[in-house]
Amino acid sequence: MTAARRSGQQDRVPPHPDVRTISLQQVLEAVVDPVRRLIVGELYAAGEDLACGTIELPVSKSTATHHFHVLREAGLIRQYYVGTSRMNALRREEFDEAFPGLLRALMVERERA
Amino acid sequence: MTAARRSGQQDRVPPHPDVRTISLQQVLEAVVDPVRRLIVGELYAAGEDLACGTIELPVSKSTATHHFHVLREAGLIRQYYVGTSRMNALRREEFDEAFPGLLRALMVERERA
DNA sequence: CCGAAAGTACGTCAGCTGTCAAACTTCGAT
DNA sequence: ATCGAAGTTTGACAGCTGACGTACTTTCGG
Repeated sequence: MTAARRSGQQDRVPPHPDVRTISLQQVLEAVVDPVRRLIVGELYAAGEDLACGTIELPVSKSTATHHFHVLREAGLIRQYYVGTSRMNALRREEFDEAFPGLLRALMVERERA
Repeated sequence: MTAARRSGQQDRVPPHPDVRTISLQQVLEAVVDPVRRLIVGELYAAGEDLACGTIELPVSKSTATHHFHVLREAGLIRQYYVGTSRMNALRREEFDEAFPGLLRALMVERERA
């Protein structure tokens, strides 16, 4: 029995890749999807962590889970639980260091609106 | 008979969209492909117009044509003929104005190498 | 203890798109 | 006139992926 398996709460902490190991390819594949860009945009604009449920998305819950997963794998967000809610945090500074100017450039839609 | 049909050379000038009418979505769909990013990178690094044939690509000619087409439609390159060669020009300044910082951010792979 | 809430995991399916080969067009050179 | 070089066009096809529903898990409140 591993340390992670001893605690239900720890089990629910998903793996987060080191942003420096992530390729631009992976990042672009993540942000090319409009729903995922919507998520990133909401987090960017909010300036604080948001639960999955508080971000209105035009897709089903299972699809939303998929999108959050892709964003996490691409190093764009960090996820952790608070009760039954899964919180999402934009990994802004880390990401900016690895891909300077990219996040900002992607927010052009939001800034125009 | 239209003006365009009177001259073979004019027929071969493909349509170029106004960069300001292009969505970020379309741009991302263009640059998410690694072959297309390679093309943009070569033009970016070369600093001058290049014929399709002078850019070595790991795909067949017909596939290459497809990629150039997508880049043109996304407002990233301008194409014109010189003899049988089709020249490609990066629309750098126009593009930067419409999507500030994006092109630069996408060149992170090249700058690391 | 039980039910509701919030997500997750899984299987499926449809649509998109990157790929190629083959046939064609255009232009320059011989 | 012909041939070759350089691309284009046109299908066809395979693989990916975004979408969903359903069943499941975990946590909190009553």
